[in-house]
Formats: sequence, structure tokens, C-alpha cells
Amino acid sequence: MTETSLRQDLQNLPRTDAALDRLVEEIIGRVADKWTMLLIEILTEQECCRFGELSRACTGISQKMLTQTLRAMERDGLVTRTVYPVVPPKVEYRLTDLGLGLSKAFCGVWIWAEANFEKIEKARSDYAAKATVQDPS
Amino acid sequence: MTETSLRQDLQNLPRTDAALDRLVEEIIGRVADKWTMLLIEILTEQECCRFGELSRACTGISQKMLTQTLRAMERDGLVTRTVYPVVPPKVEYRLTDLGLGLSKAFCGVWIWAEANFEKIEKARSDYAAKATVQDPS
DNA sequence: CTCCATACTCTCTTTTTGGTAAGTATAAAT
DNA sequence: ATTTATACTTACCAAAAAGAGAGTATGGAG
Repeated sequence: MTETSLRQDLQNLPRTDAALDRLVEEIIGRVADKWTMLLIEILTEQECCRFGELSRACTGISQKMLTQTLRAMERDGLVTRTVYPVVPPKVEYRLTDLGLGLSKAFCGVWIWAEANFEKIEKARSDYAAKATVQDPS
Repeated sequence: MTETSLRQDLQNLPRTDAALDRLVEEIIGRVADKWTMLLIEILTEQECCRFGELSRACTGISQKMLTQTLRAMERDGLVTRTVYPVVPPKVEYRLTDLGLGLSKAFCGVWIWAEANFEKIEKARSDYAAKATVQDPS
């Protein structure tokens, strides 16, 4: 099923709980993405950024991914994109209130990750050790 | 760079802020995943589930993805996997404390998505309308 | 003897994702 | 006349993700 047909389904069907859940899940899937979250963090720290600034601040992202991610965020109403008709081009991005709300909501997950990364690392090495013992190829 | 070599780097290098950030980002990337989040929700609601129950509760997931996701969650210490040596096989999954913590942290994002899906839909239709006007192919 | 149930695993194929590199537009600076 | 700067877009290719479907192991029921 395409994204568009999914959205149409969701618009035309009676809004059952199940349909609503699907929509919410789709949004979670869209938003729970590494680059999206990193960009939200950057734009939370520095309110207003040009394309080049974001590119430098977001280590490892390619131009293509940066453009794609920013477009998707704009489409979903998380950022605004302001184009200044000058040469060379100048485009500014900033979070909307919606984007800021997501930033705050996701903050809990960052905190969790920062508070628990040692436990996760330990779980991983325990798991690896167990696998090695049971399967000594 | 492989996952393993990344982890080794992170273990051997002095824990600079940047290295820590990378680790936290990797965890966010791992964990901010549709199926992982859905399974955490299911296991939050019903503490203890067998493979087949999860498969039925998690609409649309394939066996392969379910196995993969559960293994990754087990590896990261989010769930426990208990195998009963009976025929036919019986395996039970439940959240660890770590998994429960993530469940709580991510809860904010679910709430945000449920509270704001209408705004997001509106943003999307506005964006689509704008694109149609500017580019009437 | 055959079938069933369960929780996988394996193989094959398709789809999606993401990277690289080149191209575009244009005014100002050299 | 050539270069520079910026924010892209496009085309092409490789890698990764994900789905479909068959296979596996085994004790008990019929």
C-alpha cells in the first residue's frame, strides 16, 4: 500500500480506534528516525539555521538525506522553510510549535538513553558472550 | 564501519562527549523503530506473551521481522526470552526493567502523536495543496 | 503411520534506502 | 572571462531491509 492510499483510507474510513491507531503508528514511524531527531535537537539548540549550518552540525549526513529529511519535516509541519530570493541562495529553517512539542516529548527518550547506555552495553556483551559459548564455531 | 567495530571503538577510545553522543545516537536509532515500539506497547499491556500471541497482536508483522526484532530487543536487554523445553515449543517474552523504562520514556511521544495527529494531517494536506498549485504537471 | 502444533530458520526475490558525483542558477568578486 | 558561493536536483549504483514461502524438529493425538 502506498503512503497516499494509506492516508486516503484513513481519511475516508470511519475513525475507528483501529484506524486511529494505524495513523498514530504511521506518525511514530515517520518521526522516530535518527536524522529527524538529530535535526530537531540541533534546531532546538539553535533556533534558526541555514542549510549549510545544519549540514555541518549534523555529522555524517549527506546532502540528499538532509534535503529529504527537511522536506519530510516541513511536510509534517515540524519545521518552516524560509527562502530568501538572493544570490547565492539563502534558506532558513526553524522548528514550528508542533516541532518543539515533539522535541520535548522525545526528550524523555534521550534522557533514558543517556541514563541507561551502560546497561545496554552490558546486555549486549552478555548476549555476545552467551552466543559464543553456545555456538563456538 | 561494522556494528562490532563501532562498539569496539567506543569501548577503547576515551569517552569524550562526542563518542558518548555517538553511542547514544546509535541506541536511539536502534530503539526508535516501529516494530520495537509496538512490541513494547503490547508487552506493557500484557506482561507475558508467547511468540504466537505477539504475532497476532502486532498486526502486519512478518514472522521474520518479529523474530529479528525480538532478538534485537533481547540483545539490548529490553526483553527476556524464556524457552520451555516442551513439544510443541513454548517461548515466553516479557519486558525487563530496562524495557519498561523505555516504555515510559517513549510514552511521551505516543501522547504527542495522539494529541497532534490532526495538526500533522492538516500540515500534510496544506503542503500537498501548495505543491499542486506551484507545480501543476 | 499421518497429522498437528509451535517457534522458529533458510533461501530467494523484491523493495527501499542511501551514498556519490555531477549538474543548475546567478550575482558578485577577481 | 573565470571563479565562488549556496542550496539544492538528478541519475546511477550498491547495500540493506523486508516479504514470501518452504523446511525443521518432535511428542502426542487419532
